[in-house]
Amino acid sequence: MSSFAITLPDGSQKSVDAGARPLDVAEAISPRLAEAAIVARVNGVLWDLTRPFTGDSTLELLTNKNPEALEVYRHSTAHLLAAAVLELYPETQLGIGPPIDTGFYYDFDRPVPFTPEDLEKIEAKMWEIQARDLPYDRVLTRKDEGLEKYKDMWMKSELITERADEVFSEYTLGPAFIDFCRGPHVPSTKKIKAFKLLSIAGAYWKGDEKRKQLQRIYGTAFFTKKEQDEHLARIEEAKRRDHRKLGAELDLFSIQELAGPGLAFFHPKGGIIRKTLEDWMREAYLKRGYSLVYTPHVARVDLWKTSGHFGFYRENMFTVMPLDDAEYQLKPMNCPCHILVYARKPHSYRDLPQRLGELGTVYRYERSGTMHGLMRVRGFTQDDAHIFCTPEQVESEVVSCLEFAIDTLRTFGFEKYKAEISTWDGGASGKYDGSPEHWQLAENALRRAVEKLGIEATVVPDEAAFYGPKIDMKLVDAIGRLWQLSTVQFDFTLPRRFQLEYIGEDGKKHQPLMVHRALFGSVERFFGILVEHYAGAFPVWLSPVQVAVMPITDKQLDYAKQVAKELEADGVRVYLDDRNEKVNLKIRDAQMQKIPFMLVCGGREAEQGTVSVRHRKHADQGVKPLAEFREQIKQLIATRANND
RNA sequence: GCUGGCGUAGCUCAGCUGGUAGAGCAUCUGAUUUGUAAUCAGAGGGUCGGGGGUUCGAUCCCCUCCGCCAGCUCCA
Repeated sequence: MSSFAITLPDGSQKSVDAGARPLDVAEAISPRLAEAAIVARVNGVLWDLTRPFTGDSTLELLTNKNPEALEVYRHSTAHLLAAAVLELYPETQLGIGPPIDTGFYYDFDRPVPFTPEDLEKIEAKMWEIQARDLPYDRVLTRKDEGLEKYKDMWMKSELITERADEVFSEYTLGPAFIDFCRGPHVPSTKKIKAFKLLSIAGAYWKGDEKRKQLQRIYGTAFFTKKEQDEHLARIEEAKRRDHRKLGAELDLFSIQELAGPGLAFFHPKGGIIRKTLEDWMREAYLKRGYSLVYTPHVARVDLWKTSGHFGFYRENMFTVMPLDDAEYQLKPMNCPCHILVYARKPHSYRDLPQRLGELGTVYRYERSGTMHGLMRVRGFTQDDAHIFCTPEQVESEVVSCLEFAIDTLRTFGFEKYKAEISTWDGGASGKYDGSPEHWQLAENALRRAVEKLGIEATVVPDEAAFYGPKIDMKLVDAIGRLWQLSTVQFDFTLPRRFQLEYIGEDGKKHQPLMVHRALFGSVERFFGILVEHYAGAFPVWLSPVQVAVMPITDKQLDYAKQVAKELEADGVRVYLDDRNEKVNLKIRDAQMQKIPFMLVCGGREAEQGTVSVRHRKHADQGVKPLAEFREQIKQLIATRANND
């Protein structure tokens, strides 16, 4: 009988009989390892623990510490879901069931829609199957046999036709269930310890909206109940912070049915926050050598034809408005308008770079089901700027854009972020515009800029916009979610379409390079992200009401008014709660409005010229002289402190 | 746009199998003058998302439109 040499990650070797499996090696090392192992990596390939070696091999045993093992585990849970659905509803056809970031899903085709009650039944059935301790067995099938076997299952036969090799693998789960699948899987259902079905949704077959819509069941799965509970708690926390919920509770903004979906109304409290954001941004523009411009919300269709948007962006634009002289259209982007400002007169290389910035409101037609609070709207304001420069200036412009972006993130309390550089395909496909020299220049500038600033960046090939490469900044918020925010993009197309030029040192005409950049992305979306990031408890400088002054009785009303007046004189936003109510209620209301400071003014305070300070998070801070509190809050506002 | 769910007072929600609506909070009025997360009492407030249909009669059943929610697709 022949034997194979198995090399472990530490370099040690074991000799096993032919027919041995990774699980056998694990058991030989220690029963605990065998228990903890989820899947193996054999010769660099993920491999079932119960699949025999085929020769001398390297072996790595992946346990619940490994993210790839978690994917396998979730994939196996998806099979468990499919098996449960087939036991309960045998008429169901199976689509695909992959693992995802937070769990797994499985797509089903079934004439009758699943209901939430079905979900409970299915989950119970999954536990029932789990308890049977069924093995996930790998079975090999010839393609022609497979096509015959699955001929009544349209999605599986389509997949086998497209993807299967002449001999392909299937995985069983007990006597009744078998599924075309590359694997690998956990050895048995008993390995699966924690999962929960979460929701049902429609999803197109192969993500193509022209294909049939299936029913997708989403679930989550973790190695332990504890990890799963933490994940579910994070989901709850995200719901608690939802900007739509907080936006209503804190009276920040609304979407009005009479006006239409995707159109945001900022209320007085949201308005002051928005103004503070915008003022900060405009000042930053000026400090960093940008000019501020203002451009119209509508323009003749001719402009959009020249820019090309009328062609390739039309389905996202509001329909044309015929007027007496011409047809007009709402602007979906600011670029062409800034270009017109640049092109108003000839430029010398000495004038460059020209940095034209605007908080420009644009309107885009979004399909009806796609709007989401402030995150996805039909009318929004971009902090948009276009930099027109020479090739020599490109790199330093990109560097200063990124510095600006990082400053923006830090100011608003985001300490963690990542960068992503999207490049072209080298010109192979012809789908990208611009010369290879341009692409090389721009991509190098992006690479060198992140290097220079020491930013962690990943390069994603063939993901650029057709008009130029870009770099996106993604931030990590207070509960670990990733948001795409700032973007710095090259545009090789528009300068050409508008025949932009500058006169170089050589006295000849040259085409300037154009960098498009937005840091908030959209003011509305950024506002929404901030609400969720801070959970509505904005830092003092952004809080719509910074201090609530609350007299205990009418007797202290005059003193409270005096306190409010002095704070207002310092530029502090104050709410004087002169209602005929108990302090308890005033505090409760102020807490729920997340007002950073509450100043209780009773008889003692009035007499001594002090205030009793309560902080929304740290509760009672004791009594201090009003002058001291004024200094404290002035400081917090002036430094835009993120911690009160 | 698609699939599924939902739409009752400003907000959160009750309303049994069809018999023209109710609570708490909020609002207003009055009483109370109060020390760190809800003082008490009274009053006002709804063409039950819009339109159409079935019915003696519709918040409830059917159709249709609008909007919202979860996804899909798309995206700042």
